[in-house]
Amino acid sequence: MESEKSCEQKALVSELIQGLELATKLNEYLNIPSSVDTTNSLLQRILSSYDKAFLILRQNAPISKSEEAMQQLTQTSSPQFLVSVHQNPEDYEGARKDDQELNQNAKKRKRMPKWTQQVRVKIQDGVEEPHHDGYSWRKYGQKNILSAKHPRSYYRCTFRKTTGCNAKKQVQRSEEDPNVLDISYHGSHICSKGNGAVPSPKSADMEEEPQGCDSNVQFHYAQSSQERLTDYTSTLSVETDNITPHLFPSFECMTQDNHHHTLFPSLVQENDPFFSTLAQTSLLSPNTPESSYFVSPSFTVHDEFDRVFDKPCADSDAAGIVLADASTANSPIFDVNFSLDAVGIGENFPFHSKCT
DNA sequence: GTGATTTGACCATC
DNA sequence: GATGGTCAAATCAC
Repeated sequence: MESEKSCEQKALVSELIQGLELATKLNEYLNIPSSVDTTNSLLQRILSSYDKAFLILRQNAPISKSEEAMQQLTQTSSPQFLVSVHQNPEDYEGARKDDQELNQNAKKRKRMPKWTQQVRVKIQDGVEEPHHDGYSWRKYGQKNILSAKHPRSYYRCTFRKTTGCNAKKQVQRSEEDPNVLDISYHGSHICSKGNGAVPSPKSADMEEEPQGCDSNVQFHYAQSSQERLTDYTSTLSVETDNITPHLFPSFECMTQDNHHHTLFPSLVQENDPFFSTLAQTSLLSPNTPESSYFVSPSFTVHDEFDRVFDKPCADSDAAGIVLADASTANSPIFDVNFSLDAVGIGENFPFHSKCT
C-alpha cells in the first residue's frame, strides 16, 4: 500500500515537474517568432502532463476540500469580475476517453467536463460587449429558461466541423446582477492544430482565434485588442470572500493605468520562497509593460497531495499558477514567466516538506 | 456568396 | 408533461 502511494507520488511529481519544465521551455520559444509549431507542441505536452497528474489524483481520492471550495467559489454570485474554473471530478475521467462521441446524446453529454466562469460584462449605453475568452465560438441556439429572467445562449467551437472540436459553452446573465454573465463550459478544445495560433489581420480586433486546449484546465489568452484588455483589467479582481484562504496565494499587480489589482488573497508570498521568487521573476516583472494579464485557474499542489496520500497539511502554502500575459500586443501568447531553476524545483523538490 | 445569427421545432431526460 | 439542449431553415451581415 505504502509502496503504491510512493509510486503514485513519484509519477505525480514527475508529471508536475515535467509540466513546469515544458512551461519553461515554452517561455523560451515564445521569444522566437518562427517557433509557432514548437510552442504549440510544448503547450500540448504541458497540458497533457497536468491532465495525467490530475488523473492520478482522481484515481486516489473522491473529493477534496479544495474542490469543495471551488464548488463554493463557482456557485458564488459576485458583482465583481470573477474568474473561477470548476471541473466536475466525477465527469472528468469518462469524458476524456471519448470526447468526440459525447454530443451523440444527452446521457453522454452529461459526462463532459464542465466548469463555470462568472464574468462581469461592461454595459455601455445599454449594450453589452460580447464576452471574449480567447476562443472562437459560434452561437447555435438560445432558450428562455423557466426560472431565469434572461435567456440562455448556446455556443460551440467555430471549428467543430473542421477539427471535431467539441467544446461548448452556455452564457446566461446572472439573476442577481445583470452585469454578470454566468458562463458554463462543456468539453475541451482540441482545435489547436491547424487553426492558426496567430490571429488573422481581419480577426485581430474582432474575433479570437482558437487556442490550444486539450485539458480540463482552461487558459485565458492575451488578446490583441488593447482596448479590450483595458476593459477587462479595469474591472478585474478576484472574489475571495468564500475561498479557503490557502487555496489562492495572491499577487498584487499594478496596471499601466494605475489600477491596482489583487489576484489572490495575500497569504504566502512573503514566507514562501517559491512564490516570492515567482512574484519577483514574473508577476511583478518590469519586463511586462502592457497593462494586461490573465488569470489562469490555480490549483493547490499541497492540497492535491493531501487528498492522494491522506496527509493532513496545516497550512498549505504552495500552489501552481500560470499567468497568461499579453506583453506583446500583436500575438496571442501566454507567458509562463518563471523557471524551475529560479524557484529551485528539481526532481527532489520537497512538495510536502511543511506537512506534519 | 459565404458564414454567422436567429428562432421555432424537435428530441431526450426527468 | 415540463424542461433543457440541439437542429435546421430563414434571415442577416459582410
